[in-house]
Amino acid sequence: MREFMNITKALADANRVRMLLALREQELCACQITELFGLAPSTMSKHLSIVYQAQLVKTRKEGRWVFYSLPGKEAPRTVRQALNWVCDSLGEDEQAANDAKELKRLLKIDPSELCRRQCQK
Amino acid sequence: MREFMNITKALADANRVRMLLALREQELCACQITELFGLAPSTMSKHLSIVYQAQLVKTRKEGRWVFYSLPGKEAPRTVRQALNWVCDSLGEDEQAANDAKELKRLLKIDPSELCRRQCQK
DNA sequence: GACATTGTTCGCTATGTGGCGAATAATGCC
DNA sequence: GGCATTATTCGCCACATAGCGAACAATGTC
Repeated sequence: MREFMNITKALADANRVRMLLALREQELCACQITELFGLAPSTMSKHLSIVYQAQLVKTRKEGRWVFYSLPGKEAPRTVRQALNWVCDSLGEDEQAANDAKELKRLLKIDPSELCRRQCQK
Repeated sequence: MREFMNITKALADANRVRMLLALREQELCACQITELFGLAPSTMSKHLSIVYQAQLVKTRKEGRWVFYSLPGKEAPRTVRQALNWVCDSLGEDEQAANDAKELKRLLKIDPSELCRRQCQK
């Protein structure tokens, strides 16, 4: 029950759900996700730790960079079902589509440039 | 997105999830659900309105009594998937099993008796 | 080692949410 | 109509959570 509630609580915030949808196509580093939603890095970091605790994402560290991605077959059944549910329900979502468009733009920019922007604020 | 978030927020509370699981086998009136969880009627009423808004339950009114039950095929796809996910994930849950046992006991009691109890508090 | 870069943790504030009891429907019974 | 019963709404309080900036940790570069 506790693990299940970790998942439902993680999904109970629109920004976190949008994050998961953004990760459908490719892994993203923290600064890319932060830039996509226009929130403070510290805020996004907390969101990421919540979805990570719920096992809805996995991480890969590469030097100073941390990449987040959706888990595959190795994830618990409940987690896989949750992710399928989210993607299935919001596959056509307008907000998600806008995010995808914006993300496409961001992916052309060097991640370091994104970090520099965030540091200036 | 809004409708989807209504569902995830509704599922982000353990009492509400337990409610849904309790409704798997049969419909229940508000006072039975209230008694099952030992919360104040006003509290349970709010929980019920939240899951109702999310379309996770439907209601049937019979005189002064209001019966809650899980929706069937007529429910939106996203709702059906959510309910399947909950039931599938927590089918073996210990808390849910305890609730089911307690519920069995409650079903033998006249609902009016339950209301009387709650009024006394 | 000193510095820059990337992320996270900490401390704080504002808002949201779960809980209760009291008051208010809404229905049925006398 | 008057009263009892069932459920909901309202007003309140306590706690949880999303947000930020500042401080800190961790890694890479010079």
